[in-house]
Amino acid sequence: MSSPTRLVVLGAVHQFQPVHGYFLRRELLTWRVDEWANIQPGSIYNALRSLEKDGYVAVSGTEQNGKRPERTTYEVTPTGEVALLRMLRETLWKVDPFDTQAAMVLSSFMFILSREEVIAGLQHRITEIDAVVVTNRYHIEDTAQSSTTPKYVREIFELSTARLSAEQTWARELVERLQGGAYFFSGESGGTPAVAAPPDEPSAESAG
Amino acid sequence: MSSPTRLVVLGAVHQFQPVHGYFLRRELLTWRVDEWANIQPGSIYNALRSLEKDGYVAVSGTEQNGKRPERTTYEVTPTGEVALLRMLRETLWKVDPFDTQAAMVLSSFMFILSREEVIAGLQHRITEIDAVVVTNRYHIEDTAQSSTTPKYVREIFELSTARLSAEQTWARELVERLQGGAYFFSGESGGTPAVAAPPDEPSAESAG
DNA sequence: TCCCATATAGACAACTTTGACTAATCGAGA
DNA sequence: TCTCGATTAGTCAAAGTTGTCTATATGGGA
Repeated sequence: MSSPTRLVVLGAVHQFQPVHGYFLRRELLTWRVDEWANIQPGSIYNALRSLEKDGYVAVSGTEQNGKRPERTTYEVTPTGEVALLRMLRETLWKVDPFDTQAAMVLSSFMFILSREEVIAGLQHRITEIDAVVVTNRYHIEDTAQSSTTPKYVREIFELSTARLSAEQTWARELVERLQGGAYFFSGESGGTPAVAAPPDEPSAESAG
Repeated sequence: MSSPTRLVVLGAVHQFQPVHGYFLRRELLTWRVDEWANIQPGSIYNALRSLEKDGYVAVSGTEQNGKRPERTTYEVTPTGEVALLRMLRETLWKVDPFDTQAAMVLSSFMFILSREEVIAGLQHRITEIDAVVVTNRYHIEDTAQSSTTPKYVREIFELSTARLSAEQTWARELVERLQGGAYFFSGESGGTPAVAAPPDEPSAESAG
């Protein structure tokens, strides 16, 4: 039961921990996660509780900034780190012809894996897509032959093929960029970090 | 609140009415609607009740085949027909860069609209996609300039652009096929109907 | 000084989705 | 004739999603 929501929230907690729900809500909205992964604010709080129930994240404390409402801050547990890697790997290596969110989620969190694994996974996707495209071609032929299958089913497979080819081209270019040293991955040091601002106040000098 | 589930179920009731839930469940599964629209059996029965509550479909009776469990059969109401057209038009004319199901749903139910409107809508999508692709290019440039935006956001826009271009190519080819007379639309007569088998028993001579 | 728009942090009820489960019936083969 | 697996038709509790609502606090302007 690893919905994109849980993976995105777990990955975000991993990157910004210790972090509270409202920060994630703002940060993920700047990522436009509501558009490409259909994650609305309310779902984030639910995902946090759900991940907590599974022991993947734990409450690390409660803060209060002045007399603002109290915040509950979360951290990823060791179990959660393992689960995060497992979920990411599954997203990287499993090709679902109709799952168009997987690649978006990957783009956001691939840095948690190593550069080598991501490149290998992408190359696997590329060949895997070749196979699916061939399968689609036979589906289209079958549809043309069959008298009971609605003819327009062809269109769904044509579109699926077109989309997958597009993803394949993108994956090829991304592999090239990654082999050329683009971005920074787990275990690599130096350069601009791939992540955004730290979890502290975006515009406050509170720490003093 | 017009989720793909509601549109698909309403469209399917329209095509097969009077029809019972279990028929829809089997028929939609042969369409692989669980793969490309994430509609599981349980959701179909829920959508029927939800559409009934809104007055879009109405119970047209209950049948019983031998001593099998009773079936509740549904029909689309006049209100529901209007709503179906409205929902379909919205799906046809509105381009959402990250909604990858819209085009699939369209493929299945475009025949409820007229050939002319579908062609016009597809042509609108094609130019609309040009605009989104240009927007994406600027997003990518902005990302490269900005010091706060994570660099990898670029990948999401690159992928979005690739997918949209693929959909555009598909739409162009579909327009050509439609202009060439492919498929049969609302108001057109003759030829093979675009829909599948009738709602009666798939393998029984009950009517006598 | 007071006021109001905005920000903060999260809760919540209504709704939808999931997929295993039920309870009966049919039918092919022993 | 009997048995056992598949089919039928749909239910249900658990989970996830939605997006408005709350209650406070801040800060800039009249």
